[in-house]
Amino acid sequence: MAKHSQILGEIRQGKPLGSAGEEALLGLFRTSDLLHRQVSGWIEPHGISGQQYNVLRILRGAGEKGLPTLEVADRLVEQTPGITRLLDRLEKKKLIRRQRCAEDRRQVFCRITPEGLDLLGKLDAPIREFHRKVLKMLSVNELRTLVRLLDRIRKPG
Amino acid sequence: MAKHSQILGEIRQGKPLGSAGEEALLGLFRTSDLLHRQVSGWIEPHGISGQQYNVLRILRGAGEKGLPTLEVADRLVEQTPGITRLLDRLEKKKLIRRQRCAEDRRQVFCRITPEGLDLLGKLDAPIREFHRKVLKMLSVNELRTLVRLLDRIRKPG
DNA sequence: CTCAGATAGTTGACATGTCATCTATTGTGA
DNA sequence: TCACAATAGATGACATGTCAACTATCTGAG
Repeated sequence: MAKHSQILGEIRQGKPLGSAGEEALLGLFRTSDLLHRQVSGWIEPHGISGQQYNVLRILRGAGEKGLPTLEVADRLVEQTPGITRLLDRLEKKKLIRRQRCAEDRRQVFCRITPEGLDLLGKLDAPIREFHRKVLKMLSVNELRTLVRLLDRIRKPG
Repeated sequence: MAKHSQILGEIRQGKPLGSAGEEALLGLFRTSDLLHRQVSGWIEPHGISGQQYNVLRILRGAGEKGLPTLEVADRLVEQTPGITRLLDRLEKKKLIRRQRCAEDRRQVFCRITPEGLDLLGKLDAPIREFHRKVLKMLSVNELRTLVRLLDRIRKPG
């Protein structure tokens, strides 16, 4: 998990932030970073990175047939090149399997293995509990407000 | 700039998200990722990455004396190892300069160069404009609400 | 049928986040 | 003063994001 802490390092420099928008942008990045690190820190001791965990969840949701590589990338909001190597590592750990598709030999289908399902199964309950705790300082109504505002940012109009 | 898109790839899998907290967490990560990409995409064509831009802003704010390496890291919310290489690249581009401190030879002070100030100067106005546009779908009151909720997440209690 | 363009992935190269480990200094208590 | 902990950074190694360029297949127009 890496990439955050974006733009505007002027905290502690005494300058008042120019606009409410800049302040919100900075707060958004800082908050996302912080939670990111917390979630990653929780998952990684179990032997997989956060992104790897996400891929396994996606493949578990996809069932028997599995999914072609780029479908996985789409659902992760990941760029193409990254996904290949991410899947490489999961395959090396035997948590997924890949197989070229017979009908369209350009595609490669990815499926989760029984080992992968085992690992996810062990993490399900504690992860839910962890997610509950991470944002427990906000009420349900506040969470809904937050979700609504974030949605509007992503889908203006 | 890398690291986002965390946890919960279950979009499009039909499962309703378990709790408001999980939905907020996912929304936060997705929104931060999206804005991150937009901001990075805007800055990078100017020859520096988003993190490099942040470092330059910090060093401009620090003035003549500059700052020791780890001070820069602190303000960036960056881990130590990353900052060394980030500064290496900025130094290679001649946008900053580093000098070992005479009083405490463990420290290395970093200062922005005139070239660095030039570059920042050219970006100041357009960046402000860009920041204004990025979040213009929310009213000032909504931005304030957002900032307040995000602050509470980072500083519970 | 055949070739140009679209698709699905992969590979190379580089920036960055992160951990563990290592070096150089400084500061301190016995 | 001397051994040892604490500090400030640097390095090595690996995961990941991202762009550009490349390979292998498919597909549709002529």
